[in-house]
Amino acid sequence: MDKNLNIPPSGVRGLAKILLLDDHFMVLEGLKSILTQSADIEIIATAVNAFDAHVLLKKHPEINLVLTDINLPDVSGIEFCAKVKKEFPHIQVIGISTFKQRSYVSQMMQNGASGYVVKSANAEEIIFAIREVLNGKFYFSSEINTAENIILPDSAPALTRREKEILSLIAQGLTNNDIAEKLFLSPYTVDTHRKNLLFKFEVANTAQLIKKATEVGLV
Amino acid sequence: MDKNLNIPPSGVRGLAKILLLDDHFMVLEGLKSILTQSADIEIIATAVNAFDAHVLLKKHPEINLVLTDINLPDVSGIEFCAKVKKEFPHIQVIGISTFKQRSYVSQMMQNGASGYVVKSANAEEIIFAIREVLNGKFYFSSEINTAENIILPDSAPALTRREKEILSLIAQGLTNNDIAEKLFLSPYTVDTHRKNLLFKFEVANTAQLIKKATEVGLV
DNA sequence: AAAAAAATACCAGTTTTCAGGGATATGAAA
DNA sequence: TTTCATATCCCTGAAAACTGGTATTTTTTT
Repeated sequence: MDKNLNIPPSGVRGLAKILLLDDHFMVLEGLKSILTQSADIEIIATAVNAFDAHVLLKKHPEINLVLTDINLPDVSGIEFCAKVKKEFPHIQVIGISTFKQRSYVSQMMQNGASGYVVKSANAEEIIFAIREVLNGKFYFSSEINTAENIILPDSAPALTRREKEILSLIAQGLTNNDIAEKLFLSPYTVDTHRKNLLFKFEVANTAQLIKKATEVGLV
Repeated sequence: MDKNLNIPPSGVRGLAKILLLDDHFMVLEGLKSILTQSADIEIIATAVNAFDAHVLLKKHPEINLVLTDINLPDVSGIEFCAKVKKEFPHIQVIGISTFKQRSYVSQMMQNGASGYVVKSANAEEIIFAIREVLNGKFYFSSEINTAENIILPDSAPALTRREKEILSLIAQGLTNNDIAEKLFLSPYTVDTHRKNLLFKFEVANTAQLIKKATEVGLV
């Protein structure tokens, strides 16, 4: 890894024009101060929510890279990533997250992200990741590829929209009947979805379901 | 709140000599860049784990304030806070955390912390918090004192040893009968504890129980 | 257009949880 | 010493969840 971070290695095409998205001001500030060290990186805009970020992307068509937190309060970083890649296919996306949320990584990939960096990464690693991604490569924080993570891809099972919706309502304490009423469905239907959730999470009851779901950040 | 952050208001005693502790490099960088804006604040040292932080505190006796993340990988920020206040009573401690972990705040207080700031706080708020605390006052992020939090001091209810034990087994998916067998109790007894858990958490069913319990870190 | 995935709905029987009581023993705190 | 919190145990009836199926329609993908 290059020690002279402010001197971009040859072969890198153009400037990185970046939008930062993270709901924590401190992380935003940290990234800003890390990235402005590098001469080939320019922070065009920063946002604390997905909506603002979207507006800013339309306003600044020169942006070619988005660095986004995976866990956002409103929309998830995964959904945001999918949206960006659909609307602005030329923009590369790198996810940021804490170590624990590793289970999202594969989902990020499926939605077009090119990289993933943990929040405990240092300046060199982040800048390296940005350069790699802008050169069309992928970059993933080394923590992601440890034995633990390969052996235990305990990751979040792929849920359908309906399943996510019902899972969230279960977590809020609604019963099958409550949910059926709320979503204008038959209680039988809700129960079927619940069964599928238990199956997908490989658990036997609601207690385990909610525990696993919160562990992987799906609730 | 003072707009000229770099001009300390009169009446503030001395320089803030700070140690930062957070396992996320980005947050550390963010805090550094925020705090160095202010003339009366000096970052003496930064650490990514409690052990390093402790060594640094011994090495730098001039430190008079510690800013620490509440969620650390090894020791919790709460334990670290207690340790600091015991060994270095003159040092003030401010906790940092995400909004969700607000339930820890009272525990931080009990262990001698003087303040608490959320990670989404802006520069003014953080600097203001530091000044207040160094003047012997307390400071808590406004998010902590919102209606939601006062009405719902949803913080972790005080559980007995038995209740914690049973809660943990429920989260693992065991039924009342399973737990009864495991702990050599009557299923009736287990059920009574379960009811008390539901009551203490103010919830109606297991789903909500597990959700709330994980939110406050009790599972 | 065909195939696959997702969403919908149904049923019967069993297990588990929940609501709402009552009751006793013990150790710690007031 | 008396109260209080904790832990224990018991009961009934109702509500909800779970097991193990089947089956049709709609949407999405190939």
